[in-house]
Amino acid sequence: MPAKKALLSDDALQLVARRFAVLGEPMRLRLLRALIEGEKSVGALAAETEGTQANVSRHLQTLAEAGLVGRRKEGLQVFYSIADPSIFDLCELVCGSLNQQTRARARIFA
Amino acid sequence: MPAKKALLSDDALQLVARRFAVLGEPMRLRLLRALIEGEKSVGALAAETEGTQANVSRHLQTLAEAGLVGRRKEGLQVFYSIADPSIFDLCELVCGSLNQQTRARARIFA
DNA sequence: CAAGTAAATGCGTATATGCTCAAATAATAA
DNA sequence: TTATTATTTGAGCATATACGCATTTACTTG
Repeated sequence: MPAKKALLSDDALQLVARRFAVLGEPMRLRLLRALIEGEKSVGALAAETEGTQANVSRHLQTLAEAGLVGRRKEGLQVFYSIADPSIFDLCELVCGSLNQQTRARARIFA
Repeated sequence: MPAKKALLSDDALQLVARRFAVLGEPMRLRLLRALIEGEKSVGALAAETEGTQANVSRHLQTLAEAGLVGRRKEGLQVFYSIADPSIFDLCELVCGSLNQQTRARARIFA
């Protein structure tokens, strides 16, 4: 099947917006960044991101509901891990775009 | 230069989050979708998206500040247009991911 | 100049969401 | 059972922002 370029329906658009919104919080991106190294417990993530345990737990729940991370319970701990690798492609695209914008802006003063 | 896979700094991450947040509003995605066909005036966009003129104007300003759309004034009208085509790659990626999630979910009941 | 039109903006309101603290769950160990 | 530890969740607060209404600004035309 060739790449479809059909316009998004309003319903699809709503879902896409939701995903972007989930990725639109710095703390959640920090959590995803920390999870690149592999699955980690809530406590470890809280320590690494310097967030409170409660807040980190809530953000992880948001990410899990969006299907971006997976949850695995082991004893007292809960381990989260990246469930959707497309996240990184997304971030790469955005970074590339931001970089290009910055270069373009720089050229104005060159 | 080969693709760099370096982790994002906290500062970069903040910018990335901001871009995602800008794309995280359904109305703004609707505006971008409408702009695929080419540049349009605020009034035309308000009519097409069924939003008020004031609200559409504000969202367009947000998109412009993020560098996603360009602004061109002509007489009484202001025409906006897509300035960053990477938006569509982003949406495609998200759609693909959402599709895959849906399929995976469907398989559970199959 | 005044009138008319398109867009932007000030302001108030409603809602969403991020955050903290404290309490409740859940699982393990003594 | 009781105590301990990791996580989740309830409640409240603060802030951000989407929206509508009314007004202002910018531009064109008579």
